[in-house]
Amino acid sequence: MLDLRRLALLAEFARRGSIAATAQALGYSPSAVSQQLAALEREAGAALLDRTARSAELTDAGRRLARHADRILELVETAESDLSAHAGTPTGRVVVTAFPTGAVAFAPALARSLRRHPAMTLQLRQSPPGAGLRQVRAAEADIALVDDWTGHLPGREPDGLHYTPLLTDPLVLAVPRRHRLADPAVPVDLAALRDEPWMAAPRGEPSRAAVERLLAGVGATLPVPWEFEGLGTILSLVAKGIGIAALPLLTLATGDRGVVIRDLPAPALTRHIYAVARPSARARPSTAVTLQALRSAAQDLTSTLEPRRPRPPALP
Amino acid sequence: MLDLRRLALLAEFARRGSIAATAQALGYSPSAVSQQLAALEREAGAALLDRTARSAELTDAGRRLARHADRILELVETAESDLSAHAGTPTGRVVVTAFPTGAVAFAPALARSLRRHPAMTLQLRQSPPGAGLRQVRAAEADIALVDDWTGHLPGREPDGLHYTPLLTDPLVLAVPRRHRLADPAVPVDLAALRDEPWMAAPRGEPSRAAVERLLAGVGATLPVPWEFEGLGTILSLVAKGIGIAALPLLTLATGDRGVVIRDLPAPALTRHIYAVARPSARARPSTAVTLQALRSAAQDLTSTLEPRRPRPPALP
DNA sequence: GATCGAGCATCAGATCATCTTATGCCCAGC
DNA sequence: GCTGGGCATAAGATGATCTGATGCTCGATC
Repeated sequence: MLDLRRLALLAEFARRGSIAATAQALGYSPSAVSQQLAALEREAGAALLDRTARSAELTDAGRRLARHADRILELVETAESDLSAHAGTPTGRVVVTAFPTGAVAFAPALARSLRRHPAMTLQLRQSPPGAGLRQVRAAEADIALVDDWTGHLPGREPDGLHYTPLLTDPLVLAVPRRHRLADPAVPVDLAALRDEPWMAAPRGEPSRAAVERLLAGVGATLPVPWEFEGLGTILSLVAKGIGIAALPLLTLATGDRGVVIRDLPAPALTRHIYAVARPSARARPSTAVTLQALRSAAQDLTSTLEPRRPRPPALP
Repeated sequence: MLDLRRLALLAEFARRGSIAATAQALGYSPSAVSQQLAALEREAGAALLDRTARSAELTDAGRRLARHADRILELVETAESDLSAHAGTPTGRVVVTAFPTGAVAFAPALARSLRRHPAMTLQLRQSPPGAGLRQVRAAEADIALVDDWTGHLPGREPDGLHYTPLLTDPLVLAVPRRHRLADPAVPVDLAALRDEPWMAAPRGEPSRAAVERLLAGVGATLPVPWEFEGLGTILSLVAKGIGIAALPLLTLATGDRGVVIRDLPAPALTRHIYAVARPSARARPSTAVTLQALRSAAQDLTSTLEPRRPRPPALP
C-alpha cells in the first residue's frame, strides 16, 4: 500500500522540481527526501523519477502518480476538516434507559432541552430493575437512570461507570382529597392506617420493598395490598378514592392532582436517583449534552415537587 | 497526517464490527489492531471507538471517518491500477539527438517504426559534435546518436551511460559517374589523387579529421579542400562532377545516386555509431521501444548500403 | 456459584522504518 | 582549477510496528 507521507513528498516535488527544494519546503534533509522517494518507487513498482548528477525530474509514471496524489491528499484534508468541524457538535443517537417513573418524569423536560440539537436523536426506554446498569456496560444504552433505596450505589464506582447524582426522592403518603389525612393538621400514624385499603406495586419492585421496610420499622405489617403495575396507575386510583399508597414523590411529577401528599414519619425513606454512563460515552458531545439536560430536568422537578409536600404547623 | 494503513484498519473494523474479527481478516494480532486504532484516534484527535469490556463500536466520528476512509482507499487503488495499467505502455515524449547525417539517415525508419505507439511522441534533433553525450547526462535528451572514429568510446561506460552499438560505417571514396575511378577495375591510389579537386566538411568535424588522418597515413597531404557544411551537400556536388570526396558510407543512405562509391585502401577507416542513454531512461518503455527501433533501422541501413560498395575482381 | 470462552487493553521486547549527519560524485559556471 | 548546487549512499540514533504474554470484564452454561 502506498504511503500518504510519501505521496505528499511526490506532490511537492512535482510542484518544486528538485529534491533540495522539496526538502527545504517541507523541513527535511535532501537525503531523507531522496530515500523516501526511492522507497515510494519500490512501493509503486515503477520509476517515478529520472535522475542525473545534477537534477531529477518526474517520469511519465511519476507525473501520473503525482496527479493522483493531489486528489488523494485533498480527500484526506476533507476528512480531517470534517472531523474537526464536528468535534464539538452533539450528533447521532443517544440511548437513555430508565425505570418507569423516571422515564415519565424526565421525558418532557428532556425533549424540550434537547430540541436545540437537531443533529442528535434521543431514544428513551423503560427497563426493568437492574437492567439499566447492564445495558450501559454492554453499550446497549449510553445513559441509565437508576434508583437506589439503599444509599450504597455510589460505592460502585470501581466498576468504571460514572454516577451523576440527579435528585433525592422521598417516599410520601398519597391519600384521596376527601380522606381525613388530607388535612395537614392531622398527624400521620402508620399503625392506625393498617385497616386502610393499601395499594402497592408488585413484589420485586424497589418501591414495594421500600414500603415494606417502612412499615416493618413501626411494627406494622402491611395487609396484603392491592397490587397494580405502574405507580402512575396506583396514583390514579388513590385520586379516585379507592385507597391510599406510599409512593416516591417523583410519581407526582406528571400525576393526578386529585391526591394530597403527606410526609411519612421518621425514619424518612428516600431513594437517590443517578444518571450512569461509561466514561467513553460521556466524552461524546451528544452524551455530555444529554447528561446536562438530565441535571437541569432534575432541578426543575425538585422545584416543582417540593410545594406538593405541605408542612405540618410549626410546633409552639 | 492520517495514515492509510490505519484508515484501512478502521474501514475493516466498520465492516466486521469487532477488533478480533478485523485482526483475523487482515492477518494481525488483536493487540496490533487495538494499538493502531488507538494511534489513529490520537492522530485524528477524536474518539473513534466506544469500548466496553467485551466489545467495541464506532462512535459518530468513527463512522464518519470510516466513510471518508472508504473513499480515500478507493482513490489509492485507482492510482495503483493506473500505474500498473500503464507500466508497459510507451508514453510521453522521447528526445533523440544525433549528428546530422545520423539524423537524416535514421529519421524515415524511426518514424515508420514508432508510428505504432500513438501515446508517445518522438523529437529528433541535430546537435553539434560532443553535445549529444552532454545532453543525455543532463536529461535534456533521452538518447544520443554518437559517432566514434577512435574506437575508444565503449570504454566510457564508467560514466554510467549505456552504449548500444548500431552499425559500423566505413569511410569511402565518392567520385562522379564519369570519373575514371568509377570503373571498379581501376585501383584506387590516393597519392595519385592529390591534384584532384577535393571537397570536405569544415575543420572540427569528425569526418574531416578522419579524412586528414587517412591521407596522412599514405604520406599524402590533402590540398586545401573546398569546405562545405553538411556531407549531403558535398555528396550533391560530387554527383554534379565538381570534385571528389571521402565520406562515411552512411551519407549515401538518402543521398544522390549520381555518384560511384569505391573502397578506400587499407588501413580502413571506420566509425562506430552508438545509441547512448541513461539507465533510468532505458527503463522507460518509450525509450526502450525507441532503442529497439534504432537497432532495426541500423540493420536496414546496413542491408541497403552494402550493395553500394562494388568489389574489385578477385585476384587470380 | 464456578467455570469457560470471547473480546478488549496493556506491557515488554524484537524487528523494522525514518531521519540526520557525513561523505562522495558529477556537473556548470567562473 | 575552484566553487557551489544537487544528487546518492552509508552509518547510526531514535521512533514505530508488531508479536506474544498477561490481565480484566463480561455473558453463557452447568
